Amino acid sequence: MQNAIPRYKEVQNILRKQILKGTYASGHLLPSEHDLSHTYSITRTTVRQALDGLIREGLIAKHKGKGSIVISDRKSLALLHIKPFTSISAETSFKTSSVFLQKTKIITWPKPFFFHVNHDLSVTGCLHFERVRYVNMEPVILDNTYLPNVNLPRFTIRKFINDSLFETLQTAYGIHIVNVVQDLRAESATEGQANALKVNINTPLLHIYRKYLTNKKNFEFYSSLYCSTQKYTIGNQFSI
Amino acid sequence: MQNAIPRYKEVQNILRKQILKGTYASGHLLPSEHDLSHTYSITRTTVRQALDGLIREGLIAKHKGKGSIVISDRKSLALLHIKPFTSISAETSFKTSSVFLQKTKIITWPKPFFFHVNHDLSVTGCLHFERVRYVNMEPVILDNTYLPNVNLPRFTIRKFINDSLFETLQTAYGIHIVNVVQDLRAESATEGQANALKVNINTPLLHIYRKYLTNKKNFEFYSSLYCSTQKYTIGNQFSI
DNA sequence: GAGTGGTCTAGACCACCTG
DNA sequence: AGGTGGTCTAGACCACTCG
Repeated sequence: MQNAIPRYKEVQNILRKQILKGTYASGHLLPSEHDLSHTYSITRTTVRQALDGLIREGLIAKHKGKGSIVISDRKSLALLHIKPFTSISAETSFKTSSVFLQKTKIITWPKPFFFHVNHDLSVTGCLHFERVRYVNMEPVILDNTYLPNVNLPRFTIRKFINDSLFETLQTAYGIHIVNVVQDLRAESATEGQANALKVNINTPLLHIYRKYLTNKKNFEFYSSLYCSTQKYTIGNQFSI
Repeated sequence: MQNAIPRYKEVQNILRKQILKGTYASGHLLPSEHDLSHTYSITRTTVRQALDGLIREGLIAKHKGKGSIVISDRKSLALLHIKPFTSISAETSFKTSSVFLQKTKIITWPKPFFFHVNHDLSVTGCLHFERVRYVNMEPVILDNTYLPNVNLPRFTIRKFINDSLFETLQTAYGIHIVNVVQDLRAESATEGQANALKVNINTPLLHIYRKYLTNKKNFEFYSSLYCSTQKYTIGNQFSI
C-alpha cells in the first residue's frame, strides 16, 4: 500500500547527498545528463526530472553547452520551496532546532482564517501547534500550523520524527505534500512575535501564509510563518 | 538568427490567453493532457511542459485522477515567479503603470553590491534605472535595476515596449531570462522609499534581491525590489 | 568537432478519481 | 471500468560552448 519512491526522486536524493558531502564540489560541474543516465540506468528524461528538483532546491544551476554547476554561495535559507526545515542543517553548516510554545491540541478552526478553509474540514475541528525554529541557536521562524482533525491517530501525543512535521506525516501516516500556495507580506512584529523571535517590537518580519495540498483527499493544511530576516534571508532559485 | 519559440511555450501562451479570456473558466478543468496533445499535435511530454509553466505562473493546479483545474482566487500578485510585471493586468482585473524616478543612465557598478558581480561585467560599466510600479494607481513596487553596459545599442534612449524590460530585452535584443536567484527580507522603509511608495516611514517592506541569468553569455543583470504589501500580497504556487 | 543541455516524438504502465 | 495525471523508456535533432 505504501507508494514506491519514484526513480527520479531516488536519484535526486543520491545526488543531493553527494553534493552536500562534497563529492561534487561547489562551483564544479556535475556529470553530464548523458553520463548520469548511464550511471543510474535511467533515461535522460528521468535524469532531467531529478536535476529539475535540485534546481528548485537551489543546489545546482544549468548552463546550455556547459553543464550543471553546483551552486556555491548559499547564505540564505532556501525556504521558498518546500522541504523539512530541519534539512537546512544537512544542506549547510547551519544547526537547526525547535521549541514548542503550544503543543498540539484540538481547537475549532480560527475565523477569519487566512485561507478559505474547505467546509468538509471545518466540521471535525482543527489540530494546532505553535513553535519557534532556531538556526544556530538564534530564533528565526515563528510557526503556527493548523491541520484537519481527521485520520491522524495519536497525533497529539506523538513526538515528531526529526522535529519534522513533513517527515512525520510521510512516515507515520503516508501523507506527503503535492502542492503549495503561499502569500508573502512584510509586517511589524507584535509584542508576542517580538518576544518569541527575540527582536524588538515593530521589527519588520516576513510573513508567509501557506496552504499545503497533499496526496490524501480532503486533507489540506495551513501554516503561518513569521520570519526574522535580519540574520538570514529567505531565498530560492528557479529556471524558466 | 532569431531563436524559434519552442512548441511548448507556444501552447503555454495559447492556453494562458484562453484561461484569461475565460474560455476555460475559474474552477473548471482544462482539457486532459491527452486531449491537448491531440489538439495541438504534440506529445504528452510537450503538453506537460506547457502545463508546468502555467502551474509556475499560478494559473492552474493539477490533481491526479481528476485533471488540471483553473485557479480561481488570485488576490495576490504572483510575483515570485518571473514574468513581465505588466502581465499582471492581463491576468487579473488590476491595472498597472510605471513611473521612472531615474531614467536609464550609465554608472559604475555600485559597491558593495547585493550579489557578487561577475568581473567580466564590471569593466564596461552599468546601466541603471529606478522606477515605481503602480497597481490600480497605487504605488506597490520600487524597482532598481542594474544591467551590464554591453551589446545593448540605443538602450538608454529606447522606450520600453509595453513598459516592460523583459519584453524589450526579448524583442529588441533577443535576450531572455533562463534562470533567477532571489533573496527576500523584511525591511523598514527609509524616507526615500516611503516617499516613493507613499507609505509611512518605517513601514515594513518586502525586499526582493534578484539575479537574472539570460541566454546571452556573460549577460546577467540584477534588480532590487521594495514591495509594499499592505494592499497586495506577493504570492506563488508550485507543485512538488 | 565533440560534448553539453534544450526540445520533442511515440509509445508504455501505473495509481488515483469518479460514475 | 474508463479516464486522469505521474512516471518512464529509447530514441532523435538542435543550439550552444569550448578547445
